[in-house]
Amino acid sequence: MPKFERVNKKTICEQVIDQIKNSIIAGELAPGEKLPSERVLADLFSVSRATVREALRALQYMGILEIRINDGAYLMQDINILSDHVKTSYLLKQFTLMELLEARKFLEVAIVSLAAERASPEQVRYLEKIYDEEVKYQEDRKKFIKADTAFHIALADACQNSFFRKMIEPVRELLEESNKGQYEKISQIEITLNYHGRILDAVRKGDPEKASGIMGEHLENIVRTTSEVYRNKIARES
Amino acid sequence: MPKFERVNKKTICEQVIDQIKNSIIAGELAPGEKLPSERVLADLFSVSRATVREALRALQYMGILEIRINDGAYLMQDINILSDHVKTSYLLKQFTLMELLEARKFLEVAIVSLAAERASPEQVRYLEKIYDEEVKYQEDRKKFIKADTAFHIALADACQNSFFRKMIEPVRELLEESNKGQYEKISQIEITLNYHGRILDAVRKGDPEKASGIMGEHLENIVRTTSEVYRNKIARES
DNA sequence: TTCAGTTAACTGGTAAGGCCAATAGTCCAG
DNA sequence: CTGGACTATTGGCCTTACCAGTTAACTGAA
Repeated sequence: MPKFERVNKKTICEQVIDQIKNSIIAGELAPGEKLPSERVLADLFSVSRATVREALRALQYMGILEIRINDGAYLMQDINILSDHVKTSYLLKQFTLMELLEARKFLEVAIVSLAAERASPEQVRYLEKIYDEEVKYQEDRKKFIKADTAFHIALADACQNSFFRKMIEPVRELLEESNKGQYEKISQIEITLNYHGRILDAVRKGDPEKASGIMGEHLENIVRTTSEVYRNKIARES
Repeated sequence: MPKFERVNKKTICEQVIDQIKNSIIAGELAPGEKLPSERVLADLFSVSRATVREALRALQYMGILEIRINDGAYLMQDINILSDHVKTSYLLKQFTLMELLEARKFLEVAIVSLAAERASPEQVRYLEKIYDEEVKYQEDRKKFIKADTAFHIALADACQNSFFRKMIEPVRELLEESNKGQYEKISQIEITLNYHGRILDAVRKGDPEKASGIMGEHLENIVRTTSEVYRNKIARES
């Protein structure tokens, strides 16, 4: 009995997608580079323009290409497939806000632990700079929130793990609204400031246990206040 | 100076995508349900079939629809956008295997901690069942690996956080190959078995600290052996 | 009646051609 | 230097058409 294989039923469009994707993986296409026009690509692949369009659209929706009207298709500078799709996933109710909040807690704890181990002197300095901004803007709610976000992102950069770095981004963005809510009480700014100061200190000293411990408290505090705000909102609306 | 806004330049295709997506979010489309044919949809939206096709393809590549040739488009039963795109992200070298391995460690530690807090009696029983299988198959490398995977997945189910549940899946799959490698030494099976037994015990007792502590060790051990195997492989190849 | 065989009416996949609107570049008149 | 006219080129969209499978209804023979 000869060994037969399942017939390859890949559509032409899929083959085009694969070819483009592979050339990206192989590094033949530089980030930000412009691809040939649809008509030219159709010629190159010897397929119809509609097929090329489908392939390009697919790559666009995967977050790999950026298609500009009346211009052309460009390879994304900073490919971040994850971000968009985490958000879509949330929209489709694949998980709840509370689950996300919980996930954020664990992610940030992991991140700060790694950051304390590995942050370069330069990254520590950057963290200090942002912390100073937070102190400076503690009276300005809007600017403070911005610096708050920057602090957490800087930590994610300092942890030197791209996976975490890319995961935390959409999580934070989805939680942005509820995150703003916690600063309705101005006293929360002071509390956050205190936590950040201690976290920065632990990172500076390269103490992962301490850093993650404080971050755990910090996030626990956020979870608490956020769910309080949330409950009040519900109460007001009903 | 009146406040002007950027002109809304949404393409027709995007509008179609949004409409379909919204009807999914609104629950008007049940999972597994079949959508009307491309030609009918084109009529409903009053656009050309090509446009509908683009929209459907986009949704397909987002992992929301499944398009079957000569049949139709179906809403995915189990929408798992994340899984595929984490893998694509890895293919595009957005992060390395070592970073992934590290991420897995933290994710699993978080998962087991939550699982210890919340696992239902039924879920504990299921974990016990799988553990028994692991014991039974400790001589059969292939079957043991299968049970090993099942054990970790069961933990992810027991943690009752959909976000973690969906995140860990692609991470595990990407690490599958390197994961198999660690069992080249048969002694590793015994070590794993020991860890799993203790983890199961901690989960049963509802002790998150203990559970996550042991899981941390377990994963630390995996990281060590995996990188050993990896180094040996490199050495052999060169 | 039963069932194999044929046919017709679908489906999605692909091609080819065309038109439109927006853009970038060029060149010229003011 | 500015603004307008012109042109080439782009992606967005539409239409028509055909192909290759699938399915279900139909048909005719046993």
